[in-house]
Amino acid sequence: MSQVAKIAVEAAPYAVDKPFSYLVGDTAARVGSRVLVPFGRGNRTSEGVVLSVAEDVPQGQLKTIRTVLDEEPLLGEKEIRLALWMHQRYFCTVYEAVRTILPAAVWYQHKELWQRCGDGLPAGAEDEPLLARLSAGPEALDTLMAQFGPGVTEALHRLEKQGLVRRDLQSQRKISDRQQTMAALRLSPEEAMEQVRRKGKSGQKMADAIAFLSRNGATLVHDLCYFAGVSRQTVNSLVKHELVTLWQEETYRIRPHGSAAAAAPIVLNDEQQQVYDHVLSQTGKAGVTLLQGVTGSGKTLVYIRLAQALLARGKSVMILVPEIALTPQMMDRFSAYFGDEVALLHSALPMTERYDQWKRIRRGEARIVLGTRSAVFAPLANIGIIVLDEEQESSYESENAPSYHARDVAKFRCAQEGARLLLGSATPTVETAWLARHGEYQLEQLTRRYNERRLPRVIIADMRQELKRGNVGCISEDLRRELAENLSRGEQSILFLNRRGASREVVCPSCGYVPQCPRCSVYLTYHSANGRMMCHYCGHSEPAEAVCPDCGSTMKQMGFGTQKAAEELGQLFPGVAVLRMDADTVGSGHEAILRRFDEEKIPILLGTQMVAKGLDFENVTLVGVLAADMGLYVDHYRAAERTFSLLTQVVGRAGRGEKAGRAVIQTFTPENEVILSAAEQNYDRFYEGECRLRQMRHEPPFADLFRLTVTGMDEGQVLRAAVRLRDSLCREVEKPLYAGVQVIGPAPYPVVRVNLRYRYRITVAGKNDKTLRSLIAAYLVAFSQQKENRELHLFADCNLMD
DNA sequence: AGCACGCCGACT
DNA sequence: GTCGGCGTGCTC
Repeated sequence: MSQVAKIAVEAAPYAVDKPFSYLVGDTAARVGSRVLVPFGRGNRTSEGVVLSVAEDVPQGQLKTIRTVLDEEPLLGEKEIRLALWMHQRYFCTVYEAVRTILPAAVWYQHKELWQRCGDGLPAGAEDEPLLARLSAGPEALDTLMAQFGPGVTEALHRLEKQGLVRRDLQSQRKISDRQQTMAALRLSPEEAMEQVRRKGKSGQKMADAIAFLSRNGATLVHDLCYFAGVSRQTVNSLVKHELVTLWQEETYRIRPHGSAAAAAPIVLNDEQQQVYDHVLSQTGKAGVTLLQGVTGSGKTLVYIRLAQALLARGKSVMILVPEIALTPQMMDRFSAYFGDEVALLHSALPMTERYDQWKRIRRGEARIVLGTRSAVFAPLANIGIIVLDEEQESSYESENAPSYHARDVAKFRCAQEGARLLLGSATPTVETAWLARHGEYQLEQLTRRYNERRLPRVIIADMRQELKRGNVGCISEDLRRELAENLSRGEQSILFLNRRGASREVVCPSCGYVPQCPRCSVYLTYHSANGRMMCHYCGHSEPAEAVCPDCGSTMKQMGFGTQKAAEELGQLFPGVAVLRMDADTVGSGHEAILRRFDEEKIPILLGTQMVAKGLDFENVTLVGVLAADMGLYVDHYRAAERTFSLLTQVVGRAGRGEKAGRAVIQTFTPENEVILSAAEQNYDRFYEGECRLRQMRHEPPFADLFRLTVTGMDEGQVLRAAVRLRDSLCREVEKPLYAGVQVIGPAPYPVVRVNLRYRYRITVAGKNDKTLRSLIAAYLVAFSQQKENRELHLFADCNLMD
């Protein structure tokens, strides 16, 4: 009998991944600690995380854990179960899931160090310079690579065999805990003062420091010097005279955030009060509530009241928002109501601050977490409620693998904790709305807008008629008229251009040449910020050429960007200021642009996606959507949902103040149900129509869509492998076990080549349950084991937002 | 994936 | 006879 640990090993790829057994030996390995273990035939060192430890009779020859990286386990049983769930839900290795759960600050970087050992001579003279270099001291592999070239690995292994060099693994954390020096009196203030007084005049500074310490107790040395007006030397001599003692203490690197304004007590209206009562009575039992509330109905007030109530019951609270930069009001409000109890977590924070917030949460010093997607992994104990605001936002889904969705993770955590998940939205996803209407989720509604404001009057502009009339620009007659009216009244307008699909390509007007990305199957787009042509997929960039490299003609911009729209506005309304807000102009931060718009009362704000969210200006009475169709006729099952949500939000921007608002929606398909429902701000109408279509097309919520992606450098090879995979899957789902499952494809991605790799996808439509997930997982493993797929890669995901 | 083992062709 | 090419198979 000996201690055997099951370990998720980093070096094990997906096809091999499973808990590996290791002897604990004389290490202090504990469940949830990261360790270093020998792995593979070469016994190279790999990181791993201990999933369980048991007293057992070892089966076969087990290797022994080499080192324990975390003396205190980083993961508890709950986090381990979450990682195992993510492993099967997102088709990633257990270790990848663990890495996703942990903040980047605690990830280790492993460096291979080489050093000289023994005093023999190398067999070949060509290794002498390398050996001489190592005699000077241990060196990192990458440094040696840079100096001696890529052949150095081979040479090192040669020398290792001769017993002349030795390799070591150095593990380093990205961020360490900050320690700061503290100071306190060793004697009573009176005794200390008495001793200093004997020094006469020269003891004045020391007396100041003692007075400060006796008033404030233990203090950071930094603060002592600053506030008592003494130098570090003074403190040092106090230490020398044994009057003051110094020690290191851990401190946090957290900047103050939010406004310090005192918070007024919250008064809920009847409707809000009713929702609050309902949700509060639901907390305590696990499950999901959808709070569907029109824009401006005060969802945030309900969240704050719920948080207050749950904190009072000794529970902790998690609030998730799509993008913190767009909801500074939310941040201000929460810190106003909860002060230091709130830990703010989002990706724009410096890594040190994120790490320190994480530690505060772990230690129970912060019981409310307000953050974006990754905050869903915050080590918060005893959760009473998780609120996910704007549930439909695609930013809740991670764009890199494993592409987890914060809503799913939150749901899992709530089930684990017996907590409530509250999904808030004006335009929920169809899946969520369906579950709420079929009794799986509780449904709560807020229907009244703040101050009972009227919805804006919506005008749908038919762009086909504009074309017939010879208007090829992007401003319709309707919009021009409404803009003119606003200008004459001195009211402001916001114009929204959905950039999805809109490009700023550059073309040669005489020979038709368009610069293309050398690594991807897309055209490059022009970025005025750096004057370069850039690829959004791989990041490639090259200088923008003024003349065509083929025929020497002057290159011309095409497409339908904000720049073009701004030019057209300039012609229609000469001398009227237009403020542009898009990826090019936002360099100074959108808050600065929005402040200018508000303070300088610039008549027209023209922007992309970012103007749609959370803007609330009294004087804005007109909103124009320049190309409502863009993004609507895209090959994705969420296209309609995204368009509806976006249009609803944009239209809701008009008339937030006392004055009535208007909205102009420009479209080439004015009869489209999605456009009409959004114009009416009628979610139910959109939902009914969309549900019918989804049911017909076997899309969520009626079926889940698994996507299997094959990638590789050779397009023919990728396609052939995808066809083989499809055929095999088709045969497999014939089995009664998989009744109702459909296999579709292969189809190329809309952008077929990215970063030199071709991408083809196969869709498997069916219910996302254990049976189907196991099937997909088995195919992923089998694919990588077939030698004809050697240079190919296959991965899977389910119901992706984008 | 990453690494060792093993089985063939070009050299001392 | 030996070194090193890459195809094959395993990872507690």
